[in-house]
Amino acid sequence: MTAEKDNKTNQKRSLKERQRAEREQLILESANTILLEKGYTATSMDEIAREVGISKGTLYLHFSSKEDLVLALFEEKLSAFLQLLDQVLEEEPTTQKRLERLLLETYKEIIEGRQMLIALQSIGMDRNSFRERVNHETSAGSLTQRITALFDEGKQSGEFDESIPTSIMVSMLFALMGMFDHWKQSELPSAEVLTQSVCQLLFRGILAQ
Amino acid sequence: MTAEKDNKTNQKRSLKERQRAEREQLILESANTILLEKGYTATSMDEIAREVGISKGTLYLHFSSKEDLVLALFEEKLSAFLQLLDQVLEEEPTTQKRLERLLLETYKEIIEGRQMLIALQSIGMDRNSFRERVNHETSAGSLTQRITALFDEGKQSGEFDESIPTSIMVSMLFALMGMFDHWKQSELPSAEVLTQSVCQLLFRGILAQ
Amino acid sequence: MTAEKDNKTNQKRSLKERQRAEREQLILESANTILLEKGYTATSMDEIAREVGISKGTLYLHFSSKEDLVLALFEEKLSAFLQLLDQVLEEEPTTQKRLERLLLETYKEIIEGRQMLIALQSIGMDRNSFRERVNHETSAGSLTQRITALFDEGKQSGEFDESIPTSIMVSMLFALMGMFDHWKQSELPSAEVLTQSVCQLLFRGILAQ
Amino acid sequence: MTAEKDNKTNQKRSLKERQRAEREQLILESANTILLEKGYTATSMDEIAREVGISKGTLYLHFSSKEDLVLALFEEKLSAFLQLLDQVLEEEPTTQKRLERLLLETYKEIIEGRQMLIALQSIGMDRNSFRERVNHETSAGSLTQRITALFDEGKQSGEFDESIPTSIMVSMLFALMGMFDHWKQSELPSAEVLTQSVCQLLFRGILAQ
DNA sequence: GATGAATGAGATTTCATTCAT
DNA sequence: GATGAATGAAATCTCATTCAT
Repeated sequence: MTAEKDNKTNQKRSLKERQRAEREQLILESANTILLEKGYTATSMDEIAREVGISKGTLYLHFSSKEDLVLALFEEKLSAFLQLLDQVLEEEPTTQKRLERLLLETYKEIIEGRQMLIALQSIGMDRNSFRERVNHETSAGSLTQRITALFDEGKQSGEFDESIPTSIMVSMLFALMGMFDHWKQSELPSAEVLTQSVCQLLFRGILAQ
Repeated sequence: MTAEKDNKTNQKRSLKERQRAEREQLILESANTILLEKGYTATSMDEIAREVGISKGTLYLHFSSKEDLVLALFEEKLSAFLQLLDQVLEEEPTTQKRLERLLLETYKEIIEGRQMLIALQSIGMDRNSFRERVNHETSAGSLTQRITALFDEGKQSGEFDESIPTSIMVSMLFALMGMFDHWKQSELPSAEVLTQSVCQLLFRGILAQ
Repeated sequence: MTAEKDNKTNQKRSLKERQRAEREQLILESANTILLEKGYTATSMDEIAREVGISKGTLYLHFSSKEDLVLALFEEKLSAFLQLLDQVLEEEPTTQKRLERLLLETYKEIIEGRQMLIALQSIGMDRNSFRERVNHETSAGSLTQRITALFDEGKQSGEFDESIPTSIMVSMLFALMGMFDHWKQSELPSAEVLTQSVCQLLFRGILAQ
Repeated sequence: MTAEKDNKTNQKRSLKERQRAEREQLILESANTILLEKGYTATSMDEIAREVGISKGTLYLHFSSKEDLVLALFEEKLSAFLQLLDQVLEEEPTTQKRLERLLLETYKEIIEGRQMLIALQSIGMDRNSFRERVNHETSAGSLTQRITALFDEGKQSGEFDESIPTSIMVSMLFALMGMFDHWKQSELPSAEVLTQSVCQLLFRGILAQ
């Protein structure tokens, strides 16, 4: 009987936990949308709660501060990107192809509005303390490391020019992933065109051949 | 006697005007520093005033709102960049060289901390209304036009690859100018290295030859 | 069980709503007092909050701006007056008697310090925009219409002199209702004396018979 | 020589004093206009100075505070009204005629926009301290006394009904002088019609004969 | 005397966070 | 667990008044 009860309790708990996770997901999605539209400070906890359909108090049961909430969103986006990276590494044979796929998927997400961590850099959070927390408490460092590794491999395999410092390559890649930022929604080119252009830049430069 | 007096009056006025301009400059510089460090919302008018060493009221004598102050800062940086562009066009013969110089000067300024309009894009202002004001009330549009023209000329002269849309080229350039943004101060490479790397990317891509 | 719970929930909600309404009432009363004493601009939200015993933030939970608060106060007083008008129309047979009752009740309220909408006209709000809002968003227009109708009836029934324009009659009535405004508290005559004097003026003039 | 010089000095001084008085007059007129349009608090010293065409500093050479300025304006209007009263007493034989003239002249001024002290009661100053100062430092008390005397004479001569307290008569008169306050500019009746209607009220009441 | 730049107290309003129910 | 009323710190902005020139 005790076992049975425990079982039930476990099921209940896991049910509750699942519900909890689902709601947390819902919160993050709503926050994502509003944050990208309005920026960090113009987004109020009130508005997020309203969008999700819960009370402000409940929001604080899930995230203990606004900063924490945004940090969790970052983390989620980062881990999704890391997963994408895993998949790409598995499915694409060369570093070139891998970069191309990464760019393509990234642009797609951005254009579809599911947007991405890159964009989050432009939501305008208070820089100092937050930057630190991103580095220490999220996978951001891990992402940088793996992208760095990607380029290093490219260099070792002879694909990439060794005279460009890897750290600069990484930065260039991130910068190019976030470049859409200056476009109006209506003028956005397609993800494919963007990817093609950027890859052409990356692999041949913009000079006429 | 009247002439003499007028003269004095004029001198006085121009003295006052000079002082006024100097103080305005001082305000903009302080604002620049704090804004880049903290972002738009985390920067309070109080703090700017304190930094400049004046009272809040005096701040509002020079700029009638926080937004106006930042807009003025934008404008100042924009016109400085446009001046740089003029100079570069005059002094450098080819589009390639011109881009190189633009990048070099930009990186220099950024690294020296006098920082630049590019960085201002990342201070995180409430997006909608402000973006509009930047476009209507500053030289931002003019800058975009002239950079666009630069690339178009490059294409026409046969220097640049015509298959990449000019608008994407422009965005790539701005993105690459702002890429430092993700570095810690201590890890910043020199402006020369940065420029060289970015130019290599721009003109030959990152592939090994 | 559900029904029971619903019941409880409803009770709770209605309790909260009652509390909310009570507090709103409390705010309006405090505001009324201070406004009449100091005028619109000299009355700060701080002071109203302090008087009610709540925080400034809470004030804004009930009224989204100072102007809105005062508008709500206006509306409350207006609707109370309209109610009084209904009652008077029902209870008094002639227009003369009706006017007399209206004046009497009004003076009573004023003297008792529960004061009235008439007085509110003298709290000195910024004239233009506010006057507009009063006309569009409160029952002020309705009140004027009904008083106008009262005098028109009086004319049609042969009670009142048709040579005086109704609009002027209405203004005279309002003016006479608000005339106490210039007295010190200590010198105020009784409501009955006031009413009798004003009625004598209204119905016979001040000339000796 | 000394006498001559003194003479000159005197002339100069009186010239200066005349200029000073003229400017003071100018200030009061501008203040009058703006105050009636915007109310006390919404009228800034800046705006008055701008309207007059002098600097704020100069304003303070004439009036040592905003309150003092308004008090001076009150006093000016009051003494003008007292002068009018003198003239009317001289020119009109009966109390009735005198009241009629007072009303007519008052309405004229109001409608012509030169407006009057009565209107000033509605500019919404902080009530307590200011009311006191008006009573102690201006001729307001004197005005009340003389109007009181006017009605008392009317009573003694048998013209007015003795059963209405004089103080109430005075208040009614002031109230009726200020009643236009609730009209839109466009709907204002002529001074003559207003006067006639109000006199009819005063002397016969509004009942049909 | 005249000026207007400078001040600083104070006003309205917003919002992350807490906590009693 | 969920709620949302309450808080209070902080932000932007205004303006009467002063004072060095």
